[in-house]
Amino acid sequence: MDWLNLPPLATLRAFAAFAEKRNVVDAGVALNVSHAAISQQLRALEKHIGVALLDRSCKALTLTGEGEHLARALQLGFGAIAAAVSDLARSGQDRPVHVSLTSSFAASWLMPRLPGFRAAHPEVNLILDPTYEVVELRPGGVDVAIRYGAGGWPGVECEMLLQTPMVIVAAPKLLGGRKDWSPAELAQLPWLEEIGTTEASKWLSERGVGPKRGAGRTQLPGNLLLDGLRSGQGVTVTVRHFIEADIREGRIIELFVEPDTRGYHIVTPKSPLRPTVKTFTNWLKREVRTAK
Amino acid sequence: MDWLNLPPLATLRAFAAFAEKRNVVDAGVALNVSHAAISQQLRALEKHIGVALLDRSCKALTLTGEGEHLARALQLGFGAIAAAVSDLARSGQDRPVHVSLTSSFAASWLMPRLPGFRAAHPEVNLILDPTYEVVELRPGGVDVAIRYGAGGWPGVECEMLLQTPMVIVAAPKLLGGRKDWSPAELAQLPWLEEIGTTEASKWLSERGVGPKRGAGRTQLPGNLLLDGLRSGQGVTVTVRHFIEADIREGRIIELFVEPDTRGYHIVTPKSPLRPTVKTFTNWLKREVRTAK
DNA sequence: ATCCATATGTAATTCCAGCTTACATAAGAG
DNA sequence: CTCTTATGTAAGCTGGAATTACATATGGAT
Repeated sequence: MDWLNLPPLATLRAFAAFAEKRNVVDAGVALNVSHAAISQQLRALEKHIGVALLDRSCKALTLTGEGEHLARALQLGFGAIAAAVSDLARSGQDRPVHVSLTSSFAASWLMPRLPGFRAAHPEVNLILDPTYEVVELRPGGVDVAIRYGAGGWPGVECEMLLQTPMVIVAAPKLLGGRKDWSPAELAQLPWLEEIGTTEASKWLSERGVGPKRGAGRTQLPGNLLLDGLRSGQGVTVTVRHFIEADIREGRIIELFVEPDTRGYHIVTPKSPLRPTVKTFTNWLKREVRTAK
Repeated sequence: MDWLNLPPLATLRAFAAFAEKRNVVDAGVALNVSHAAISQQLRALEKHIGVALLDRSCKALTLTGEGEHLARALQLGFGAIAAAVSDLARSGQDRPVHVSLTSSFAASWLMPRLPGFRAAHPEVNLILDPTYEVVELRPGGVDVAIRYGAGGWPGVECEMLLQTPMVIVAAPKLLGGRKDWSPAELAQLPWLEEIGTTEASKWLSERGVGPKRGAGRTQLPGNLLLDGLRSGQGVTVTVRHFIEADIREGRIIELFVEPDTRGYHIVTPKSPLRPTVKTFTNWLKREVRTAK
């Protein structure tokens, strides 16, 4: 398209507004400018095109035939543009916020709090996508990921939501009353691992304990993992925050704690967030601050 | 239409250009701005709408689904506008130049020169409208008038084309060899007057000669007036320029000359002229300078 | 793995298109 | 004839748009 020969868009806008209102003062109000600005832009447009669009022979300005022709085209053109912009702004509101998160986080932290979000923001729909693998944040796809780790990942924005260490834990009945197990000893017990994660394997491996020598490992979704843990079905690695009450009350025994600064992060793309995504992430931050 | 919530038109234009070219440098070339200007406008547009229109996850910018949606609407919208503007500019070229002029001017001055205009500007059509009364210059109607007088008429632009005095003349045979006639004596002879004008009546009246006391007055079109003058059918008032050769060669006798500064003027409206109207008026001015 | 070309992004600064302000002009109603 | 209303004009101001200069990152070539 030949952009360079198009008149300045401001002149076309002024003319379109005048054509709608048929009065330079009203056209100015519509565009939030003075009537003088409209008058000048109308003159500039006629000069640019080299055609008289307006008839000034009476007190009130009227459109010539050519002016009516252009006015119709501008109404169609700007109308199509305005409709598309409005659709986009609205559809941005309507599309659910797509959240990728581990199911243990979902089950332990988010689900108990979700009624509060529903009550505060009934207009925001969510998709809670229990994914474990690295997901790519793309417009139209995943909007935000909640991930455990050190943060600072490249190509995305990371904001610490909940700092909490990893702990190695088991039910008392699985441990038979003992609390001072070595990693090698622990490796002889059955282990539970959240599907899609490698925390348990990694922990053992880092302590020189090879794979496949023990009472077996079971991988299962995060919400079932905690049930299995509480019922004594195996040793596991999990986020201390989720089981602090169990530990405090002796239902779960904390065997080891990982001394680091990792935590759950809100991970978003670098591009601007849709307003509803912001609503959700702001709620997350407030929730983590007000809840104990 | 809700103009105030529309994003700045410059941002929409930048986005439309990028959507066409798929490259910020090429989009800048298309709009004659730097790639940085495009980049900034794209950011501004996304921020305004609150929707990601562009995918920046790879080296090359690409459009998201929403971006494609908006791009189509902008192509339709700006395309319709550009087509209408182009049509107007072109149709302004195509419509004939409507010229209002007296038939004596047409016959004596313009028609002999018209082949030169035709040759130089075959693409410009003319309407030579033999009108005498004051015409209103309106878009779509009369584009330019050629009128004899002092100029300086209100509400229009006036430019002197040909300064020439009015003269009172007659054929030798009508005068019977005498050259020193008084106005009262001349009033007894037959008079010719160009239809729609009052020059002859006015001249006589200004010299105290009342109407209706003579050998009669005939009103006729300008081209026939000069034929009648040459054939001795009456005394008349006319523009000296048209009959200078006749006077020089004794075929017409100049009885009186009006000592004033009047002449033929190019009269145009104050609003901008279509290019073809300018072509015609510029030709008129050149023609009057080069011809003797 | 390194280097280089290419594409895009950013921020400080400049500049001029678009606007405001203040007044002028003219048409039309009463 | 006076007054209201509608539009026009010009001088001056300003902030949106653009430039400039450099930065960053991706991907291709070696």
